[in-house]
Amino acid sequence: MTSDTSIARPSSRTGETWTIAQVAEEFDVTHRTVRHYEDLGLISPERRGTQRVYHRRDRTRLSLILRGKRLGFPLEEIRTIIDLFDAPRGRRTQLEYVLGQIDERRTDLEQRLRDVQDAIAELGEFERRCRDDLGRLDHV
Amino acid sequence: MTSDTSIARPSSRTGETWTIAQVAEEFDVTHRTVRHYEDLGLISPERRGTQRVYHRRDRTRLSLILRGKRLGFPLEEIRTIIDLFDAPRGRRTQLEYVLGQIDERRTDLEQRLRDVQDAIAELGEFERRCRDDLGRLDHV
DNA sequence: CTTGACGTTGACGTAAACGTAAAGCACTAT
DNA sequence: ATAGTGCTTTACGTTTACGTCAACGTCAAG
Repeated sequence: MTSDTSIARPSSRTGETWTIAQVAEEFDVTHRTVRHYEDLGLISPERRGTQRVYHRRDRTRLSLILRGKRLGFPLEEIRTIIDLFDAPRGRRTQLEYVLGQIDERRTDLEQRLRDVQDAIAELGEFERRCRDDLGRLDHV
Repeated sequence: MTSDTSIARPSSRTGETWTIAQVAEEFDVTHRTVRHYEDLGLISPERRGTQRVYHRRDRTRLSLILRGKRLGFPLEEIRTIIDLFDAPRGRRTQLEYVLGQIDERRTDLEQRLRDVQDAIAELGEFERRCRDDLGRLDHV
């Protein structure tokens, strides 16, 4: 909208970094939301001076956060989950802990899977009844 | 725990009604939660004098509410959804409205279905990598 | 008739997830 | 030099979904 020619925009200079405005728009959230996630430790963008610089890693995390939200997880729990992906995994104890966590999460997700499937099924059944009613209204 | 013999408990006298304590325990929520749902118009138990009397209908609604919550829907939205099931459906306009709503909900739910499936898949992939790491630690 | 056990209505408190100014820096375009 | 655009922090406000007393009603048992 403003001049967009010939100037070195702070944007794709590096080709792989983004400003807060760019990620906010891309993921359809506000700056405030993005910063809030940072406050809670869900993302930690680089700082160039005072400004935040977002990398691919941050965007990956953001999409994980938003999916987690769509699934109804609280942000704190989302943090522990996506932190899992970046966990050390060096020692055996660590790996076994991580595998345990994975199992917990899967159990949870499978419950949600059933919930969604049930809800969709009920909706389908309900739609059928409505269409029946509609059909009866037609050929009176 | 207290005396449980020979007295007409307020419970299954009618065989099909429940007290707030009973439904609360059955669904593993507090009285406060149940009353909160009533305040928001999600359930509307019968009143016998000042006391609330819950019927099968209320329990059905409660389970729908709790599933909706597990799926991350806000209570207000849950209300409009489950109210849909009890909507009049008499006139054609009503039926078409309801069918439209059903479609909106289904779209939403199908998004969530994809989200859950993706999340489970990613978790599986991640577990595989962890097991690989663990295997490498084994036969050193 | 008093004591529980259970139920009721306020009403204030709280945690989560942001919204919404307010006020100030940094750059650069005119 | 100044205005504009974008980013920053600080901080109080708001909504949702209940938690947590407080204070009182009721009914059967001892």
